[in-house]
Amino acid sequence: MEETLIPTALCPRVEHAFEILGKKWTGLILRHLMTKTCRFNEIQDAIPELSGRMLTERMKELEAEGIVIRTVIPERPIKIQYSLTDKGRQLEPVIRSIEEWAELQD
Amino acid sequence: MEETLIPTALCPRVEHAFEILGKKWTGLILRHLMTKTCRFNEIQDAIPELSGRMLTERMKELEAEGIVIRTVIPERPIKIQYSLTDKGRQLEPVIRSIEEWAELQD
DNA sequence: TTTTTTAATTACTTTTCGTAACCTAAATAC
DNA sequence: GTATTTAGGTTACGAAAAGTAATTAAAAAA
Repeated sequence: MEETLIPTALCPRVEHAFEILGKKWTGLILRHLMTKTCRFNEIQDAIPELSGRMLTERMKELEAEGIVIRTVIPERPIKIQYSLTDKGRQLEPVIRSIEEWAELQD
Repeated sequence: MEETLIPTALCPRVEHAFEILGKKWTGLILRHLMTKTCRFNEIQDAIPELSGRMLTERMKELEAEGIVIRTVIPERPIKIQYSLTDKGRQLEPVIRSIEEWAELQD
């Protein structure tokens, strides 16, 4: 039997996208960053169940993916600003559509 | 200081949506089910790195969420059909937007 | 001098995930 | 008539990811 059409063929880019968004907290972090540039503690306050350890780890990943930019503010104590890159801002339809789906339920 | 506007207030429905989609494999499984009703092994063949153990677990979760329906086909050996509910089909914009974002990259 | 602040890191525990073996019950092969 | 294959699981076990809590830096404030 010949396979002529593979509707959901495994494209590496698509797989990778689902990998990023398939990690715990990533979606909620990005959702918060959609509204504004945030400091580390602002994100934590917005998502109380997210631990500092996990936030550090996710932000490192998102920075490495080119989705967020990390800026050190040279005050004492030091502060960090996280903001979305263009690539990150392009995720807005994803975040929006998840929110819209969520609002439909029940 | 008074907080008058909470742009990304933690709504339980939205949190829950991100929880479902923030699990490994869920996105790719749903993506495949968007194209057609599938048997267990069809999904596994489509996503080779996904183990049977994980597929069973995810499908149970998605069924419990009311996102997919599991139908037993009484042949021997027994076959199972998985298809999306309305709630599941409403996730199409989410899956589409992730795919579209992925295609933009690099 | 002690406490506070911000953004991490480290050690340790609990969940989740991956791998491989096994199960059922009928159909087919040898 | 024993052995193998099939579909869709389950189970046991080890590895990886995530949660919890204590600790760090360096300077400012109490």
